[in-house]
Amino acid sequence: MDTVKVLIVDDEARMRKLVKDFLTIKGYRVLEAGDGEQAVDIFFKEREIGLVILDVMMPKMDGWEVLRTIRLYSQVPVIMLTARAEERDELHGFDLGVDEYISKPFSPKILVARIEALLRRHSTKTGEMLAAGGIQVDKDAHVVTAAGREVELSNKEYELLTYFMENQGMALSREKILNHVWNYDYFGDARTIDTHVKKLRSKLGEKGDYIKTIWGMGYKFEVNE
Amino acid sequence: MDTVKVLIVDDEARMRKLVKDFLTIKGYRVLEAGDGEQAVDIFFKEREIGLVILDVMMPKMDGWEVLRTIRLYSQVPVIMLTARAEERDELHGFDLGVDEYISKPFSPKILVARIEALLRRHSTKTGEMLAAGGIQVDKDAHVVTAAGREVELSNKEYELLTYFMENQGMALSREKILNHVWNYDYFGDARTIDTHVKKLRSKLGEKGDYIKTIWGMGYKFEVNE
DNA sequence: CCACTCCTTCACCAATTTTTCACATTTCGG
DNA sequence: CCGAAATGTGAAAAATTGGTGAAGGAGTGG
Repeated sequence: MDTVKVLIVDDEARMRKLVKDFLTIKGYRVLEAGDGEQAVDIFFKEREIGLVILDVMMPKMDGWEVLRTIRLYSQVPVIMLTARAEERDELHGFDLGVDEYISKPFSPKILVARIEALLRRHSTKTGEMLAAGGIQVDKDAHVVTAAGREVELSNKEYELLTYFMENQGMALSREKILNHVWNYDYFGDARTIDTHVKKLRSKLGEKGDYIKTIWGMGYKFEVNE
Repeated sequence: MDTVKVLIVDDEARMRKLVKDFLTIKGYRVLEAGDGEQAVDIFFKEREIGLVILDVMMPKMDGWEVLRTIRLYSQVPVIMLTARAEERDELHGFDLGVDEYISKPFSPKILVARIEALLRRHSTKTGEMLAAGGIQVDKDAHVVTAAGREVELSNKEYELLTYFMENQGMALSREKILNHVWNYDYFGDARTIDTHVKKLRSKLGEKGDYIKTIWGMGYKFEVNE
């Protein structure tokens, strides 16, 4: 997370050097690629490239092609360099997830400013994640994944699962569960929990087995054993 | 949008009054803060502060601390007031994005001149651009484009969209949205958000689908899936 | 003062979730 | 192996929540 790796892709060596010099001063580690094929090659060989600057016009494989290839596997932030403002192929870029366009010629200062803004945006994700036994809970995105497949949960189910996963291996009485996942002043049937557990188990598929019943007591989330 | 809001932060009331009087004459709207905590408080409560004048030496929270906090969320231009030229902690300031230093004592005329120069510079700077899934937000021009077509948004709609796009993929509760897009002390119906979301979605056309509802929780801006 | 836009509130309806409930199934002590 | 107690389950009822159109009100500019 300290030094961000930036990949600059342009067929003009002069342009690459210009960008590289500026970014190096700013403390980035800069990698260069002279054409699209090389870019793709480097991108997947190197680990953890934090940002890609892509020229649109290049021999062999143009910027769009490179972007499309990268997007198959990565959501890395990408800045496209276009010859002119009018050349921005909006339709093209939109679907592919271009984060920024910069028109040539540009001042290096602007480039740096945009890069920093972009990286700031991309890194603000606090990344709170729960994970256990193939179940992932992305608390920021409010998304649950089980065995690599996204699971649609209602809010209560989501909160219940979160509570379970935050207390792995702990036996949780119905009363405790009610007090945490429901409001403290909730006064309803404790059997409601059972229904939610049922749904959770079924929605989680085989991973649902991790929610174990403790007879006469409550439930427990536990992986394995 | 014409009158720029300036926040002056200094523990000496005399100094604040001096600056305030001069800037008010010049047509700025001036807000005052007597210490760092108050400054941060005001900065995030008020909307669209155009420039901050920060004294370095203050009780509780010094100028650097305030600057660092503000920089977590904003690129607003900042002028630092230092007791002497030698005191300028350039390294400190460089990383944090100080735009100007002014040494005390200074003539109000100089201050005004620097402010105007700074605002001129900042307004011409090609600033931030948000883009995702075919929606572009030009924060400088205050212009939104969806699928290549310009979209006319009201101010609240614009701010809401900006907030969504700055937090792509993040589940945003209504409360969170209210606190960010509305003022912190806003106490109104949370359903107001729904109405704005409705309008946003309809104005964005097919791209409006990127604003997703998280049932029982809030909203999320997300491209794809 | 009027026309206009934007923000907010509200009421109604539809969609979705949460809860309840009756019945089936399982567990466990004896 | 039995029976009482506890849990699983499916479906229906009750409650929440969100979408939507309209209306009121504040603010703006002519």
